[in-house]
Amino acid sequence: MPELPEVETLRRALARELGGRTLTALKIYEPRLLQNASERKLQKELIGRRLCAVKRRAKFLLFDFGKHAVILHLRMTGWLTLHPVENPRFVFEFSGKKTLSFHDTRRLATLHLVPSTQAHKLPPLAELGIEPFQPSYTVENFVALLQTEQEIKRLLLDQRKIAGMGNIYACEALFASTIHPQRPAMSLSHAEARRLFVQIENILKQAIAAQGTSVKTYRVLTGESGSFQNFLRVYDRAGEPCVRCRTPIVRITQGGRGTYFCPRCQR
DNA sequence: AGTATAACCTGTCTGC
DNA sequence: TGCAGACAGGTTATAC
Repeated sequence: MPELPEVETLRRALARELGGRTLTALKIYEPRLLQNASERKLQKELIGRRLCAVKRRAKFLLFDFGKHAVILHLRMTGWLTLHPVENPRFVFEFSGKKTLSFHDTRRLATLHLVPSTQAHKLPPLAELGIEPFQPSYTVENFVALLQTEQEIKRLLLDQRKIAGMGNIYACEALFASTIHPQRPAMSLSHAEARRLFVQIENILKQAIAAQGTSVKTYRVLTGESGSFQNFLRVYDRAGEPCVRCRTPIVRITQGGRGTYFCPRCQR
């Protein structure tokens, strides 16, 4: 479900609503969620601890409880809310009567417990690549990643290379840059690479400002929809006329994922 | 090494 | 109406 803008939107709301509060209870209802720690271990290490920060790395949310941190990935259908939900996968209770519930229809989400100071060098964060809005995201580093025959769209989805983008924003960034998604990455000129580099941050920034894209299940913490779905120009628009040239948008499959693009604008 | 496919899950939509 | 099949915002194990 969520890509970088959706996770960042949630992070900001979580930091505002729960930052500084103490965890008073914790219950796991979906054991499959847990990757490296039992419910008992989580309760032992976290209950009574203060949530000192809510951070984000790519599409991962990191709840920093000081000594330990919980790392959550929402995958396709995970969503967090301060309202009660049916069949929650976990519930965290905080001081001040704040209850955080997690729902996940497809049960694909993951949760890790890690020592806070080691988080960035342990799974699941260890292998992540450069990330938009971070100091490592420079045009030089970006261009260096393109020295491969791999299709550019597929490269954009490879979290070990560029972390945080998903299917929607990869399609939108390529459209904004007028680059064909099947181009070998190394075939991009320096000007094209620079254009894509800039448009990735541009699109993500706009999407964060719009509180993310609600296509199906994603909602902000309050339960409301994001609004960037109103600004998508190619994603999920197969057959509709391109906003620039009126040519019908085409859908193809790359690596098992749908890719949407304008066959005339994107070369 | 890099890449393609299947697998993990469940809900929804489309076409016959 | 029923049902099979495709598809969904993501990652990862396995098979070439």
